[in-house]
Amino acid sequence: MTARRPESEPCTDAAAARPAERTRDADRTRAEILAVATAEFADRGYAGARVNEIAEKLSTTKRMIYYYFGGKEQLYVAVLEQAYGRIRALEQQVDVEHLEPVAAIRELAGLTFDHHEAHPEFIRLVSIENIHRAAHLAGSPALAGLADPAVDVLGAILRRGRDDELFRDDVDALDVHQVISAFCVFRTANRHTFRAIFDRDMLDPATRAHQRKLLGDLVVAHLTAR
Amino acid sequence: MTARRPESEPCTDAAAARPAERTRDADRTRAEILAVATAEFADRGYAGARVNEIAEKLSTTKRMIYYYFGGKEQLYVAVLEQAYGRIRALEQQVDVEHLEPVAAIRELAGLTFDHHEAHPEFIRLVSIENIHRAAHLAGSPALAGLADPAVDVLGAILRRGRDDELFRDDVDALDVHQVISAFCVFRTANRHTFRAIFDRDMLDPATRAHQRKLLGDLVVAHLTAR
DNA sequence: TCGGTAACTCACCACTTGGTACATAAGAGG
DNA sequence: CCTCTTATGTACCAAGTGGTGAGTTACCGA
Repeated sequence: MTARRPESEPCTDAAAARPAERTRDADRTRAEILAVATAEFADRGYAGARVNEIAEKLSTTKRMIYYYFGGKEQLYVAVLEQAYGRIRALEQQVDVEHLEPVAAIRELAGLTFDHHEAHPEFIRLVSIENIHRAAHLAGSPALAGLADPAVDVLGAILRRGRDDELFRDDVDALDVHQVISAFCVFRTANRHTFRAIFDRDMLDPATRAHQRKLLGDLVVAHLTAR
Repeated sequence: MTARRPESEPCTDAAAARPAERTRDADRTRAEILAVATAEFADRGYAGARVNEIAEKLSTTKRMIYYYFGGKEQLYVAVLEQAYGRIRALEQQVDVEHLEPVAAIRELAGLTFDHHEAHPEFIRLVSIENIHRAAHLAGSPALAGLADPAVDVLGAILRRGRDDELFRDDVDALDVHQVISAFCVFRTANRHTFRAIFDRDMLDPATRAHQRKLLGDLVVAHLTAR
């Protein structure tokens, strides 16, 4: 909100703002609360996270959480909004227009794969939000209906693949996205129960390349079948 | 845990256990607590579920929860154990030996699909358990390492398919199981965020047949590729 | 019929929870 | 230099939290 970075005045305290000088800075305090809260909510879920614990891990006090966010629930929504915002920003950088359809699909699936693997705390927040039936997500005007840009990219690739008669012409882009998401999300979201039962760590670096290829093979096989 | 089903003695109370006669019955009380607790934990997560709430929805009192289970955490573990036990029992009834490989794979995938769709509260418990990094599952001797029988069935089908030169010979059974699970679990586990963002209800009955076929196509295409 | 024990009830508690009233200090601006 | 707003810290609370002490009743076996 209050966007004022300490870049305006190059006087002494502004430059010395990076060590442990306890100057007043609303943006820094807000950001710190969000960072700690994100870790805490992702780690323990909404109900499991404790405002007091978040406060203890802060260089400021609990009072500030209520000052800036109003309450536990609003803080959680702010965490969700920030997390989704960052992920969307990353996703919009995907560029596979220059590749031929099969390579483009493999690349898109691979990037999604990398992406999910690199942001486990985001996947956890999504799982947690699903436990709550997406009540907060649906209630946030900043988030509801904000479709993933990856689907548009996917649609364009499928069209090109169809035009080149490489892909089937009866495959829906959102279906393909669902398959890719399912595979990528599952690896992180169900990592622990899967390991406990099958003794396979789906995130083991040793099998990463294999899993990444598996996803590509799967999608390409489906698109090029028959 | 304590596996004592009322099958041992066919005396009066075992048969008369159905109306609202407030007789004393340890098994019935235990079962009721487990049923209510299952619903409550699946609905709100471990931390979000309240022992007091569970007690209020019981025809007995909170004290009985502690009498039979010892505490909230042990109750949760008992809920997990019962839920996994029931799912495993169902899965062991799968019989696709008589089908030819491609049909068998389609059938197995389809049954898994049906299965997950029919037990959303189980999927929720699994999600919740993953949030806790499967700490309870791993700590339960009754559950840890108790591999899904579906994987063995899958392995047998793959072997037959390879022998008939219908399937590729470099596909791992657990990989295929992972793909099937991912697809089926995702539909339920991420239903709400997916709907909020893409406006698609993955569990909409109108698209059920399409989704079921999609999974079969996907797996078969992968196994028969090239 | 008559214990003895398993099943059950009720009132209660120590502690944690999210949340807040109130005092205060740091700066920006005049 | 003063003042007024914004940011921050301290102390505290009422409602709920998981958990229990201690007594009471139903029922089975002898």
